Amino acid sequence: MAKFFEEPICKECNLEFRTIFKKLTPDQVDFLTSNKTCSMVKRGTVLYQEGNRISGIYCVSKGILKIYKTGTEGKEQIIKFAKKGYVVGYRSTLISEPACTSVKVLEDATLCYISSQELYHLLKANSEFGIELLQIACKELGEANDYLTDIAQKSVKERLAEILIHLKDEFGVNSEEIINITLTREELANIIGTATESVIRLLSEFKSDGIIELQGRKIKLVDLNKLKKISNTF
Amino acid sequence: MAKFFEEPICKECNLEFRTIFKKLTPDQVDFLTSNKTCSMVKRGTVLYQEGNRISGIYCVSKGILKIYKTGTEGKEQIIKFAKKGYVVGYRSTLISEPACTSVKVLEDATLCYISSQELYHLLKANSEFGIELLQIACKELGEANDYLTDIAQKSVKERLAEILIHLKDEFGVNSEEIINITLTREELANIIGTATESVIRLLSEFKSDGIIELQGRKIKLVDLNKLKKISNTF
DNA sequence: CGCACCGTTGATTAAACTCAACCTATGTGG
DNA sequence: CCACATAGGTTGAGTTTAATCAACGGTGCG
Repeated sequence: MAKFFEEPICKECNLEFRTIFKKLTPDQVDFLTSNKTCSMVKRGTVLYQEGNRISGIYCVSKGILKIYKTGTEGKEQIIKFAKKGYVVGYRSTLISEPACTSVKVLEDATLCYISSQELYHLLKANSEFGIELLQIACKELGEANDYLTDIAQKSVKERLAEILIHLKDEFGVNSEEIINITLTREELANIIGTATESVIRLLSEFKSDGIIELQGRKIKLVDLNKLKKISNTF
Repeated sequence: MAKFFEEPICKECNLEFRTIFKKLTPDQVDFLTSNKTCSMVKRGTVLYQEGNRISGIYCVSKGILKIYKTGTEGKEQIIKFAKKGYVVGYRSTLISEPACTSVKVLEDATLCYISSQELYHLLKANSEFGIELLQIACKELGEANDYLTDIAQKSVKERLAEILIHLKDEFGVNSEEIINITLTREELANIIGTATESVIRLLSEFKSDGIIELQGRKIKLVDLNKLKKISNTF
């Protein structure tokens, strides 16, 4: 079956997003381009679920993915989001374990799949690539530790303020200062580990304090300084 | 100054603990042995603190280290412990950032220091070693995510039960079923992210329910099944 | 001895969860 | 086209969990 979209060319992704593949030689990038499998995936698609065996990594060329775990009582805990230039699935692939998270498409995405074999081929051939991936993993580990400390020690209000700032930093704002990602109230709650109702109450509190404006799921940041003060981040 | 203790030999550590260095060639292990710096560190010593620049990794040959972050209000959040065979500091060393955690010696330790230069030398020379380290980082990342979900979703009681099981699994128990690590009540609280008083109350609840026995800081696990049931882990 | 640190207990308070009801938008099948 | 179902959003009331505050006892140490 013919593919009705432009397949991303690794070399271009590499130049544009400075991906994890930036230390590969031109030959290795070509190897990647000719061995990957690309696909467009619609919002709502579940790429894989906790417990699934996956044997490769997904490189995000377009769109947004939600990476989450399912806790006791089936409550979703959002771990992070992945946008263009990010890669998911490397953890389970590298340690040959079932996935410990599920991945769902939040915004229509273009993804490239690189199989375990190809990944190992490159890792063995190019130690700089391994170091690059190692650095990504270390960065994520540091973020996970920060996040852990926040959830363990900060109030829901502090965490919500912090997450709004974080979403702004990661996805940016449009010309009207509206954060470039739309999440349900429930998803916001599942990031900071609280109840949906708590998020709703706090958002309207922020709104009446003139810190944010709300239009459905769109969140406009009006007073970033107040938000930073509330979040207690220095 | 002469050293009054037996310096660990990397080859032996490697054989005994199956360390991250197990994929090195014999020559590379010799390189390591002759380039590392060893030291004995007493309980209470702070190896490095959050924000410090470190430029090398510490390999634990003996003893226990506590790795923690300092949250707002100065409250300590324990991230993990490191025992023999474990390595700390690789995160900051590899991404050339100030340490994001502090490390304190909980039980008199023997540590080997490997500088950033030597680490990179090995990483570049042996891609298998990089993959090994990558796997360690990925494993830790998975644990951090599990932990995050627990703290976000479970009650203090569930978390305390879970942590007792985890400490047993990691450090084992002696002939009297007493967990092989002694922590203050405050440290237990700083693992699970709660107040010291809450830990004390729950421990005595577990005790009166016949689940554990307490002798000062020694914790004896009497009914592991009940504990598992409370912790809600499957 | 007096100080510091840890552990314990009780009383009170505050934060956040749960439950319930209701509203709106959107989409679906008859 | 309407009736209905579904999902998300909102608000209020009541409850629960866990934090905070305060007091006090034990232990070890300079």
